Amino acid sequence: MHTYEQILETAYMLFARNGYEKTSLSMIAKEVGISKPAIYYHFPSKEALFTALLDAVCEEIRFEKYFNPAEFTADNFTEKLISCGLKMIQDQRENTEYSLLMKEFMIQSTRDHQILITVQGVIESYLKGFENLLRYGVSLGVLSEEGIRTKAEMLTLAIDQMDNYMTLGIQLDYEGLWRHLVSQINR
Amino acid sequence: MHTYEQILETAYMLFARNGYEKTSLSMIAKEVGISKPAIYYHFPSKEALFTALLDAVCEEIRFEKYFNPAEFTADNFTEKLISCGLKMIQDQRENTEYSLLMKEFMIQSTRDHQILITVQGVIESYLKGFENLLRYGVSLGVLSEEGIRTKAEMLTLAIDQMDNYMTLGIQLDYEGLWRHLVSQINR
DNA sequence: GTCTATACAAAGATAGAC
DNA sequence: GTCTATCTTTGTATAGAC
Repeated sequence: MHTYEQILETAYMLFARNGYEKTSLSMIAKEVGISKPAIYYHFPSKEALFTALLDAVCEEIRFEKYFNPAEFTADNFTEKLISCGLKMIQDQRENTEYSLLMKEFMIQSTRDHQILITVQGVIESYLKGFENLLRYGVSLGVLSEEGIRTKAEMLTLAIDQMDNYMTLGIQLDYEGLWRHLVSQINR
Repeated sequence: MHTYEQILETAYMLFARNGYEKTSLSMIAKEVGISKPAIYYHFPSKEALFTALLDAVCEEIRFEKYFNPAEFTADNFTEKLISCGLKMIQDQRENTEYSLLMKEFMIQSTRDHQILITVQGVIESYLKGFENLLRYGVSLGVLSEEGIRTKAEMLTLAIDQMDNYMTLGIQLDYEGLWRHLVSQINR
């Protein structure tokens, strides 16, 4: 593996565990096994390293990676919506570092406009993604046309906050919550 | 106003705007109009100042401040639940600094165990608060007994995440979402 | 392409004067 | 109760050698 990728992966881990501010370039360099100034050969600044990481993560969690419309049919619609959500919840539970890093991006977005735009984009893509998926469900005849947008907002809101709560160590019946939520969509 | 309170209020503002790490004691001292070491007379450390702030904020946002069970009757139950939630959403929209500071606590909670316990406590109190309130609704005969806990989890999740999204500048029909959610509770 | 040496700024904190 | 002076550490970043 090249140094560039090693830096990215190490930064991913350390930013997630310690946060952006509390992770220094020295720490990253030490972990990778290079000198601190060597990082500046690959990235112009700490901030640039951080945003490079943001872009990589955003690519990882695109809506279609979890909810692929092609897999949804009239017969399996509700069950598919439930199982895809459960898969996502499961992934988030196992991959704590991703969740922590995403939180870090959220925090930094209140101070950095470029990061804000990117983070907003991720959420908007989920809102649009759910909305399109539900409309597809309507066209399949398995959902009523009423309040599609509201339902999409609800699903986005919920799956996002469940991740936050899991990271915080709040013990909830997340699977049950998601099941309940989806079943309310198409009553 | 005493210096102690002035430090707290200034720290409140600066921690909210710049975040914990990016707010230095020098900045706080300058804003208050005292010297940096003078802060150490009132607070043993930066961290202690931060947790003192956390305790103050937690007191501010207790569940009962927004959802006072004494105000709920059989006649007004659903409407009261909606209006109390709307009031809370409105407060959060107007008081951005509180929301930002709360986010800061969330982030720090992943690194500081004492903060984690406190933050978890706030969320647990909302979970318990909604649960008790809904059970009260059952005893009044306006709600069915089914899935009370799940419904309480849903309300907590939603009102919390709506705050996050508002801070992020995501444009949603928050009032409509809350109305929809509450109306689904007691069908 | 990567490292050594170093610059420069700023942080949190302490001792002791007033 | 507040300040001056200072310590110690650590951060990001640059210049230039190899």
